[in-house]
Amino acid sequence: MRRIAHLDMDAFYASVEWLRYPQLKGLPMVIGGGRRRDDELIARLNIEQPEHVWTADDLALIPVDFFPRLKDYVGRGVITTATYPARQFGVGSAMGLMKAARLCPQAILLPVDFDEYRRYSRAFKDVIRDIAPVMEDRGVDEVYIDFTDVPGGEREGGRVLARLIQKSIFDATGLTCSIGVAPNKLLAKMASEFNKPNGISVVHEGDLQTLIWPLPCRKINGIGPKADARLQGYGIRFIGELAARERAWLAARFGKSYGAWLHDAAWGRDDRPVATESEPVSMSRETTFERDLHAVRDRAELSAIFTRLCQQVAADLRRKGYAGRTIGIKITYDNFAKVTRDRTIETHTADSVVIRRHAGQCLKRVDLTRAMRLLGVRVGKLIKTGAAVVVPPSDDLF
DNA sequence: TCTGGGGTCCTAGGACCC
DNA sequence: TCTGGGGTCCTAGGACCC
Repeated sequence: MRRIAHLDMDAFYASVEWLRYPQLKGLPMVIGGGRRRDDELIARLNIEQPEHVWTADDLALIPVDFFPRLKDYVGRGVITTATYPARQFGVGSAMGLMKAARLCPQAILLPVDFDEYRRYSRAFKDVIRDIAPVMEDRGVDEVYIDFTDVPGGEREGGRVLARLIQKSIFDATGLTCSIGVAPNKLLAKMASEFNKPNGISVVHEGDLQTLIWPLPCRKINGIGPKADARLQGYGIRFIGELAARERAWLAARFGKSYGAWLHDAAWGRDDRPVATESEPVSMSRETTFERDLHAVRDRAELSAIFTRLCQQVAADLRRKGYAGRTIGIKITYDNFAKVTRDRTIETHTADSVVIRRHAGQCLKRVDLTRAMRLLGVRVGKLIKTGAAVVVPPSDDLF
């Protein structure tokens, strides 16, 4: 029988920040918005507190009062992470920073530092792969691990190996994680939430009724807000209630494929393998403007942004060694309506000029009388072009 | 002054071919 | 002339996830 683990880093972004700024632990804190540079903080400190020479080694000594607060934020960013003391005020993930500032103006605001999070992400994944090589990357702070063929992976249902991984990650990075071990990915994912933070949960097939069925349907990875609302419309709130419905009844209402999947999920059935490798399907770049832009009135500004997006996506493709032949755009209008247009061309490309030309044709097929808040460029139907190319920042300008 | 950015997968209709 | 499958590709939109 398979033993699959799901590992979830605890409060990953905030925890990485606390490694640098331990003085912020326990305070209401929000991560979101633009880029921060530690050297800018240091430079400001040296101006405002010239009696001491501040260096990059002094990050842990920066006075708490010196950090930016939510109330000083101006812009259209959203919250990526809110710490527990901040959540007490009602702020949470995906909330606009301006709205959050009204709820908790004194919260510390740290802009996201993806480069740093990626560094720690690589570090903890390297630790895992050294111990259990069959690992599936599920984003910056999550992985699935197949324990089945790891020596000792069965001991105590996987708990022993999970403990070893937890300890090794903490020793290497100073970060904690929560792990769920179960017969498959679906159950392991739910199990990893049972005992947070720094916990381990082991779920066996026989635990379905006692541990899984009492949970709300929304806890199943793959049931989102829309499906959950529809289920609730039928009086189905808990996984046990979902399991009680006939497969055919679900298929008739949710479609043959999704209906059958809902039934399987409620019964804890999932045979997806742990995929160690995957090829990208598409690459894209998008940006939300600081203010809504109009195709005619803001033509020059929009055009420059459009060109930059095409250059960025072309650079991404070449850096990673891919080319694509479906080129498309995405627009979000000021009223939040979204449209996409794309076209497929004869030959694969990673050339910003070609991308810009075809994306430009796509733009002509949408309503440009409405003001826009977001513009995106996407390249799909990718093939590998071979070795990844080092793209200097100035490349692809023309 | 609510609502980011980067992905995957599925569905459904139409074109086109055999 | 009418009718009918099956299969693939393309396009647009939407749900969902991290």
